Amino acid sequence: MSSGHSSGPRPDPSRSDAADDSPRHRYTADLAREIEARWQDRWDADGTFEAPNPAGPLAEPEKVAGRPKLFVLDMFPYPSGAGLHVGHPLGYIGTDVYGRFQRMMGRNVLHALGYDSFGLPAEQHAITTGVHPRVNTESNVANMRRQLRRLGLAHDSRRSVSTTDEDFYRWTQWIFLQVFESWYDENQRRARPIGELVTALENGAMATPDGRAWSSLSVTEREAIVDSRRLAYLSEAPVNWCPGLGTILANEEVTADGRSDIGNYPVFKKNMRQWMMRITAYADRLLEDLDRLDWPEPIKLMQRNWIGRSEGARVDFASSAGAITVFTTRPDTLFGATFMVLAPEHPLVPSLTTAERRSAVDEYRAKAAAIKDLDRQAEGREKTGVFTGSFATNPVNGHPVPVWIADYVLMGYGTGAIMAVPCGDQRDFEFARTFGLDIPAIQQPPADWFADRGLEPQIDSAIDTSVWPDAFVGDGVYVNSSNESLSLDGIDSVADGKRAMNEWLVTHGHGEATVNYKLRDWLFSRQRYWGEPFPVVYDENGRAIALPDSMLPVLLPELDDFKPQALDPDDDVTDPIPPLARAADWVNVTLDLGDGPRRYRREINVMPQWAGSCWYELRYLDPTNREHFVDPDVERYWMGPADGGDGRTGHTGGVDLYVGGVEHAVLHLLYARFWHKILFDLGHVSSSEPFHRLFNQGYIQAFAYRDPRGQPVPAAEVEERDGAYFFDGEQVAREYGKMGKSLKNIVTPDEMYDEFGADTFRLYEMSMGPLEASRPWNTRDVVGMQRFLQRVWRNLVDEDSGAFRVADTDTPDELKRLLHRTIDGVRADMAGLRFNTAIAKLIELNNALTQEVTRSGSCSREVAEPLVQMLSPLCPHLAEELWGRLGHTGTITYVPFPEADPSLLVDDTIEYPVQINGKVRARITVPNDADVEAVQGIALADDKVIAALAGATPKKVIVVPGRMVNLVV
RNA sequence: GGGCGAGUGGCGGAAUGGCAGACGCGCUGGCUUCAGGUGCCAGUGUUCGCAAGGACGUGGGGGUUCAAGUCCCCCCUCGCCCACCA
Repeated sequence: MSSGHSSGPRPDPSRSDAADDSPRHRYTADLAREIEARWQDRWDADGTFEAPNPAGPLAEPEKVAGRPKLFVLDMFPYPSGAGLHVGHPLGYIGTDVYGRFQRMMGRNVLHALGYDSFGLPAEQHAITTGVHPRVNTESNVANMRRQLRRLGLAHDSRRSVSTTDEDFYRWTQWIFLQVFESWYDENQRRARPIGELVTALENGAMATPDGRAWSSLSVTEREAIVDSRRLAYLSEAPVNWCPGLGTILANEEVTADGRSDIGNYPVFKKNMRQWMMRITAYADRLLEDLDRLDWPEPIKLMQRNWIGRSEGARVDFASSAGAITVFTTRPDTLFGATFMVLAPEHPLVPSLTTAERRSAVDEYRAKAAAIKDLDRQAEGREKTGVFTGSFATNPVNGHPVPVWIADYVLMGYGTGAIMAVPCGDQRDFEFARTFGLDIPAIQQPPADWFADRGLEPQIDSAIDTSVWPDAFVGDGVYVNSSNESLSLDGIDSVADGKRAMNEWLVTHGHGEATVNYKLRDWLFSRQRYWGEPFPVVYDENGRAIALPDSMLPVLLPELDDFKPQALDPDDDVTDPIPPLARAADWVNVTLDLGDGPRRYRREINVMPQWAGSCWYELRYLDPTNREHFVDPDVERYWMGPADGGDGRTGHTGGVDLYVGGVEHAVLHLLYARFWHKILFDLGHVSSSEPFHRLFNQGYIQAFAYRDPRGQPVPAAEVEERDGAYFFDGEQVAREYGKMGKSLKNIVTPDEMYDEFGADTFRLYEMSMGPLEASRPWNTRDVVGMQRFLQRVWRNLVDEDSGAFRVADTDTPDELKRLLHRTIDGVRADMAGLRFNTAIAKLIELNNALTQEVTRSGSCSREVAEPLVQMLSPLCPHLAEELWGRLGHTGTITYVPFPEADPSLLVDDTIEYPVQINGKVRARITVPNDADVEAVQGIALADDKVIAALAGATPKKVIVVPGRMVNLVV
């Protein structure tokens, strides 16, 4: 069937009769298809993979009892209209094999797959076709369900939720309200209900921001204080506003010259009132708890970098416009701060700018605003900037320092202002050189620092930074660093310098030690249609008011037209009008929120696509519960530590195994952890982390081919000859990367089902290499796994007659030992997600069985049964079929996994390689109970060893018991 | 620039510091066959040799060790992520 190169299932006329000739009862794709369809129907009918809950609507406590639980989870997919290619199911197959294995190990396994179905593609499809996003989304979900069902995944289909289900997003809205109705208590380091904040302010346990008595404040003032503490709050935030399209664009959708990717309209940075989530309040806990998670180290590191904790100090510089606050990680270098640089957007810039500098500053600010953030941070840019005309005062020495603005200082990090220490910071050094500013030295570089740069060593008054090629960064004795009340001179460690300076700053009221984070609060509004509406209305004063739970869900209103309202492309004044604004009857409502019917205006933004993915795993646990988003007992059962939690102090709880791509290392995994911690703080979940163990599967990539004109040609029709590649007689160039429609190298699961069957496809994906590694797809190689399954089948079933040929015959000792070694190894491999090596061991066992069947003409049940059991997680349909033929009536799903007999894992004799000076020169066979001396004796008496030694006496003999012997001559 | 990975036959890949290349693809030969295909058997790192056997071999260079693909140092290449982070 398979042609000789990467290919889809193309009929090959010259070989089309081959299949007809093959024995009637061979395990072919046709037979596989029949078996697979039959078992998939039966699993559905029997509810084979339905996992019982301890409580709530899906409760079956008697089935839960005595079975340790295991919650296995995949990152759920977006139901794309393009359907699946063979790369998509890799992780799903991996978790399926693992889950099936653990069922056979006696676990109550929960495995389900839902759909992350809100999002932009469906909305854009709706805009161009006029088809409602729901219609499109549902047909995509149906198609993906069909493709995935053919894989035979052991999912509990009752738990397959979509984020667009009204029953689901009702609870997304409910969680939003939990966030909105809470605040972060810095002292207790946890979120608390907002009511407890009000109580604390009322009874004076907590002071108001400006110290006035709570009772003296107006209602509006009190509301403002409370609203400013909420974990979900409204704030002005900059967005990419494209009037020509009428939408806000993501950074990726803006071109380098500040225009829209689609339509090439101008894009403006515009401040808009947006919902924000106070994730920064959790920065420390999100950082600390990484240590308690079983995640790959690189992912933890990426999260740590993203959170970006840095210790330093806040320092105030006095100026004509008031104090300018900077954040610095090197307060010890304050004596060297000779100028300041503010971000062009810094709010103090207008008042700092003098009349004569006004036009230059305005021009620079306008230019900076037009450049994308990404390009502002591009590598190797010349330092640019302008002087504002004002000076601030360096608090430590009273020197006036000029205040500049420059785009290398970012408003989004720190305070948007820096103190520049040109002698000790490379960027400041370059800036000072460019603009001819002073560079006084405040640390004494060591002699070899000068030597490395080809300079004569400089000390004391001879220090001359004008000849330095770059800034000095590091530990060096401080010089020129003293005033009347502080001297760092002579101190030789940065840590000591920082400590002394921080103390001085606090004592003199100029600043304090502080911690800064790169992490920003999370922008949570989107000016779109296809997302969760906020369960929020605004009163006549524009104050956001939470809707009561009884009014959930707030359903998306129907619209005829999903197009955003386009404006004059150059109109950057008019505010964006999100699609929901068009549903006037929906937006303007009369509600009774406890004080009689009043008019309100609904929030017309929607939530971002992340919202649903922040908590979907919890809904899998209890998908039909109408009272709770998840029953507390159910949550405690599934999200608790896998071993019941005894003796594992500090366990965070959470999903036992979460598998997905590394592209979600930061955003999804951080947002989901954040929401989960809020739910934990508020007592809604028992686990402090959502995903205890994380595993990143690799990507399946593929070769693509281009003709001499650079056009991709269909990869399936390319032929290889002597290391070169040809299409249609013409040589083509090969490249390696993602599968994609435009590269014409997509291979779909459907093609694999047709050509080989699902079990072969599953087996191939698992055998290609370690689950975490990326590797190239090669359709040509799939046949190897098909042949393996055919040999398994043939060992048990006569291909010509269809007769089952397993018999209760004796098993040769050698085969029996191999069987038990295989059981032992496969158990360990499967538990460690090393399916590729598990498969290799099963092939070896089957090859040995084949020899025995060829020799004796029959297949012993003693080997056949455990072989089928061990195969069943990998090839469940084939295993079910053979299990039935072996005389069993029920499904193999819950049959215990075979156990190795320890006595058969050790042989009577062991073969030792004997090395002389590290090179193998002989092999000896030794009784397995021989001690070191005995092994040594046998080795030294061996003919080949004697010959190789040629009379020499070993200086040293190393015997590694059970392993090898090394003679050192 | 910073960080994280990874470099092993023609290809995908195996290898608790202990016999490098398990298993699969491909390829070669044999048997089966009118033939192709299938199936079965044998072989397949490079190199010298008729053979027995020897030498070399895990990106390059050094080191630790009785023993290194594996541990340490330097370098090269590729991939991914972050990137003027104060």
